[in-house]
Amino acid sequence: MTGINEVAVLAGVSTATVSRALSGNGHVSLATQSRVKAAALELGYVVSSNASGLATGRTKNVGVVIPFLTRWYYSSVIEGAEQALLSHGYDLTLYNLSGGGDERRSVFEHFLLRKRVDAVIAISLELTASELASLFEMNKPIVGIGGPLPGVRTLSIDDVKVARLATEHLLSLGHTSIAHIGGDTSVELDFHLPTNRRVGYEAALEAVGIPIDPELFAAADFSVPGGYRAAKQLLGNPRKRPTAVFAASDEMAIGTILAARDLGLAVPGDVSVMGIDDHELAGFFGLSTVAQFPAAQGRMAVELLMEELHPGRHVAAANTPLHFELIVRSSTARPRYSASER
Amino acid sequence: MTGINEVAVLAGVSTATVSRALSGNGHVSLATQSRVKAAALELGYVVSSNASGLATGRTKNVGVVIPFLTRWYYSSVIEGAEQALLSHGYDLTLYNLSGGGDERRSVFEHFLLRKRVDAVIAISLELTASELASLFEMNKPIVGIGGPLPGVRTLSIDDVKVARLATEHLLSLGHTSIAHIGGDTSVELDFHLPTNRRVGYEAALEAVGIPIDPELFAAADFSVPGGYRAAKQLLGNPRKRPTAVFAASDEMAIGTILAARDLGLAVPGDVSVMGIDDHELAGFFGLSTVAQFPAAQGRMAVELLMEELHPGRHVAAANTPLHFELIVRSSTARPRYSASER
DNA sequence: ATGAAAGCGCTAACAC
DNA sequence: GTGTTAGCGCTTTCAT
Repeated sequence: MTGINEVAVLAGVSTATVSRALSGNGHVSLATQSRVKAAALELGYVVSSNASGLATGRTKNVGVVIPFLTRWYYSSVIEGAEQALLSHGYDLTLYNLSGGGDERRSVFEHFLLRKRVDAVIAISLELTASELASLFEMNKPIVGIGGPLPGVRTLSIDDVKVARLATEHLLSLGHTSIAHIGGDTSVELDFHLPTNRRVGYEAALEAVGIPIDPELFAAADFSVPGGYRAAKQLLGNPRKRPTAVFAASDEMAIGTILAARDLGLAVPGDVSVMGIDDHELAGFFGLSTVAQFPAAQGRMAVELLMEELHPGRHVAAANTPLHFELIVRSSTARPRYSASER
Repeated sequence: MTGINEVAVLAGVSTATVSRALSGNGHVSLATQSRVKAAALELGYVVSSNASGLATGRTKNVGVVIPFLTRWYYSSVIEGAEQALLSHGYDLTLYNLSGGGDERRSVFEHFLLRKRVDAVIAISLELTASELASLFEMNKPIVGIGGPLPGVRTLSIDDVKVARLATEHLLSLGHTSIAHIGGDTSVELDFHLPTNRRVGYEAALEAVGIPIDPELFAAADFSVPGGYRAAKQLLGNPRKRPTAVFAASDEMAIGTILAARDLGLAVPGDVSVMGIDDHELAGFFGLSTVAQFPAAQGRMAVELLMEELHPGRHVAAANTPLHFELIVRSSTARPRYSASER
């Protein structure tokens, strides 16, 4: 392994100068600078992050903690974060909590604390008090995405508003019998999210004087099959089949579309379907949805961290509220005349 | 940050003893050992991976390089690898190449080489000669998953056999007109994979004397929409509609099922559909498939690395060929009598 | 079984 | 603008 010494020798300078020339800290004449860089290149020299980290106290590495990896939303956030980190010269180390209790404990007790990371990004996590305490003990910047963590700067779309917007789209088309597929609280993610979306849905209905009907609610697990099952229940109800279904995620909405098809119901002819996310398959299924932008969220989280880590160096858009956007495709339409009596 | 010194003081021993007691290297009396551990626990001490890494030359960290993150297969492999690494006390740092050329270069030129990792796992990657050279220069264990990398120990299912098995399942049901949806080579993953699967498909047909018909092949990008489009082409052919479609991935097979439905064709009544992967949605769609087990593949890659990193310590199943398994669900059946003349 | 001390490879004062 | 040098926090000989 070629070290800083060999570069120094080859360039005919001291190691300190090599360090300065390569890191950009301190003043080095342009001439030496280029000599050093050439030498480094020639030798294929790369700093040892361990040594550098030990000396500076900074690791150029951030930890990302997620509850799942195999869901579109999470992997998209990570993709965005990873790109942004890379561009700032940082690495991303991944802590996936989906393994369950033990894994979760060991992540919090050992891994995050190893001084391996300069900061952490926590995605859609509901943390226990002691987990939060662990994090705070580290005294490192933390930013959350999606779940309001007490005491942590968190990036969140306004789930209430998003759900309300989705519901209002349906209302504006003339639907009055709108079902909602929301989360059950069993899923190990921030449990405010399903609640908030349900609140937004109900608020939209109440605003136009439509009473909330508990029979028009079904819980599912944010997956396609879960949405399918829930939608079958809702759409199979012989007494009051809704003319529209608003699912709290696109995956559940896609399940709903498939359920409708299997029941012989046309979308949007017999039933309109609305989701949230703008999942990669939303376009394919013609799903109307409220888009959120997970990759952008990941990037933004990184910008926030960079600002804390390198004060003054960045002029990132600090407190931009997270963007969302109604996207109308072909799964929503006016309710068919007298559709509910057919 | 509490350091090893404070632990030493509290336990009334030297830092050397603390190090030994905590790492398990060297001999420490049981009494001291427990005193040290208690002290460490009380102070919430965790080793600095930087300092430890600098002293030992080992980072307890492995780099995982992937071409995509938002596909089921890749995130599943990572999930498996992450769990296994965690259980060995290792961290996982993620290098996602999906960003494109520049990102890719910087990963290879700067990041992997920072001595930040003890080993690397490369998933389904087709590497350039210089990228491979970078990796070898590091002189660290590498294991590949899925793409045969010259000179690298690689874990691979036998794609030819897998595809052959899938095709034989269709043949054994009595199908003789079997289309194949394979990869186009544009996708930035190991391009042997689509080729090998196609080879297996053709071998199965030739073995029973069925000529290969280029009109029964369509290329797609391993996605659901891609499979859908390809299937529409194949199944829409007025002169020779196949009675079965074998797609090189479950996502494309799911696209095929949806395409068939949209054409009014029953699955498996009018057309049987077969995939590869056992994607999380395969069960939901009743898709017959040849399962591979990405999480297990990730775990196995880790075991291999551990063996190299800690020789003699592990008795992992070294050269187990990767497991695959035919799973018959409801998307395949005998061809309907005279289906092709309808 | 334990302690003293010499680094691991780099950075950051501090001199010049 | 550049060199000298003292650590960063741990591990690991080498003694004892």
